[in-house]
Amino acid sequence: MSQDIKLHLADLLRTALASVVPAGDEATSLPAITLERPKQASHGDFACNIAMQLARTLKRNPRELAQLILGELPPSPYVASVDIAGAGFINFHLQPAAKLDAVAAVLRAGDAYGRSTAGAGRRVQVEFVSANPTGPLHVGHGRGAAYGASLASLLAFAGWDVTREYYVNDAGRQMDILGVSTWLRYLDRAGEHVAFPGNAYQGDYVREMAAQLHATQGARFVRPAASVVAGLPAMPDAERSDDEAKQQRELHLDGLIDRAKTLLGDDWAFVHGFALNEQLNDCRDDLEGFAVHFDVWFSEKSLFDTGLVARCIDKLEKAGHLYTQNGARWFRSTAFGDEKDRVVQRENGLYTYFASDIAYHLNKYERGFDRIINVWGADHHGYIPRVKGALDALGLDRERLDVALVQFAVLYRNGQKASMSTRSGEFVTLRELRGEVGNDACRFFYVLRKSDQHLDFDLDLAKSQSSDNPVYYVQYAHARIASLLAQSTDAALPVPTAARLALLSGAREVALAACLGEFPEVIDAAAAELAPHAIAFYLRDLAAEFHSYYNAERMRVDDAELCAARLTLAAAVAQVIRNGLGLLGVSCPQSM
RNA sequence: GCGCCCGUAGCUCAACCGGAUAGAGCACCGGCCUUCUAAGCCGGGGGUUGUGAGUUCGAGUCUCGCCGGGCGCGCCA
Repeated sequence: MSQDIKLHLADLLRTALASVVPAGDEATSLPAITLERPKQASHGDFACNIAMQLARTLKRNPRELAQLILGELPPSPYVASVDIAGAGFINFHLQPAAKLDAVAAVLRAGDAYGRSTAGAGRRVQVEFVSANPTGPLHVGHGRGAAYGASLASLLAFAGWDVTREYYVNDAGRQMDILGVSTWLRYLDRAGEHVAFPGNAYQGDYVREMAAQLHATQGARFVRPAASVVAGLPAMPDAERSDDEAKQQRELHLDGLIDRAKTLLGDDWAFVHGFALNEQLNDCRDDLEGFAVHFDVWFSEKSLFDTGLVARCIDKLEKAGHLYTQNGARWFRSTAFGDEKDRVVQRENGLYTYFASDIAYHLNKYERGFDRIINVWGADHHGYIPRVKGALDALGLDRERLDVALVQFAVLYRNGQKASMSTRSGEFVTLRELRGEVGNDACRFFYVLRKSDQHLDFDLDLAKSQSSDNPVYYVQYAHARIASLLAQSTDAALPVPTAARLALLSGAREVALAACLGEFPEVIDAAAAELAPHAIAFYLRDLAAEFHSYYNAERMRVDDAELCAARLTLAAAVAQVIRNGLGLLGVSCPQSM
């Protein structure tokens, strides 16, 4: 309804302008007519600044211009009054009935209320989380998960055909390190003690995988400890933190990986694959428990297996964007706006992560998405120019790719920062967080900030079951309404007849209805800006409007028709809360 | 050092791609439960939007300088 009203008002203004602005004069440079919701209620329901926009080109006083426009406005059954205010705003006050129509619209559309066709069925891929499967997800991944999932739902609701995708980094050194970490713990368990490197994965989950591997596979992968370390580059003393020591540690770890591959032969693939699958399954379970689902789990390794990486590099090669320096193959990304060129193939012949990522993006484009959204941690922002540069070099339209950066989330407990470092094993996992504060509070808190803002996640607040906690505030409104409706036996309750809606004459009732009418606009704006946080803010406002109304007026009054009217309004509020919280992956309890 | 992001109430954050008197929550103070859920409501104090200039009818929003913070600057992923 609100969208229709907006179009209606714009039509009125266009008609008026046709009389005010001489045809052919400045007609071609007419600014677009925009209608906004004024912050202040006294400024009406919609405001238009067209008179101020035109003032300059027409060289006329904006207020006089507004007066002229107002004089030419055709009458409308939806408009109660129009006035001029401030520097030249034209403010529209709607008839209460026009606002109350939203109640009927909500109940008519139900779960589909707010759904839009803005996306027009175009295909969009949202890739998010994509954490290395080398350990449990932590609270930082949680934010990407909550944001990405909410964004995907939002886009789908706004009419896009959405594919949710997780990019699995199952190729490369990090996975090898996980594999060798697991194997070393396994050997330890089997009585072959090899010093465990400090730069291998330390977490208990590695020991657990080792135990499981030992329990199910027995001594199959046991090799003498001496044969594992013989001839490897030495590990420097643990105390040393200089660059040379760091480098030696990496060399030692690489030596261990090579040794594992030679000693285990074909069995290496088993150990490696076992660790990968364990972590991936764990990750999937974790995310499912968080109401975060993926349509596609895309394997990085498959890019190599299908030869796409090689094909991609070849393509760049033929286009003349590569060159050799110091034995490595470089992509001339500076030609496309990057600050320095990037290696795609190392001196040792191995492709870099960047190479497979170019291939991954080529694959995304080849799958025919109209739009591609990468949800990345903000620490990857420096990576954007080289990826976009590679797209240019491949002749792909860089504008089809959006990168949504998600800043870090920092946990606070008792006012203290909780640290998180994957390697050290001292991190707070997403699973722990979910267990501690609950899925609903987690999901809501994560999207309660603009994604590109740092997030201070206050554990104590998220856990508190009080008014302090915004998620309960919204859910509570829903539960209250559910309770009201449950106590009502009148079968005709949710039917918003015109006669009933006319009974909703209180200022709060009209304001509440107007709020419901804004929901479709909120959806479209949030989708356009990739900003699901706008939904959370809207829901808080809606809940506040309802709580205020609930405290001021009794719903279940003796007058049956008035009672039915009020409960109809309440039912519409509950419906919109369900639609909104649903997009955020938050449940709507019937009672609290 | 260079690049990107960010500085808004004591704290955590909004502000509809330049609009009207910058808004919420928390915290603080004072009220409201013999009737529908008090996880709620009503009222109050609290601001030179980091800072200095510029652009124009109009700036938290755009441009530049400075101050302060985060991140990035691998033949890692």
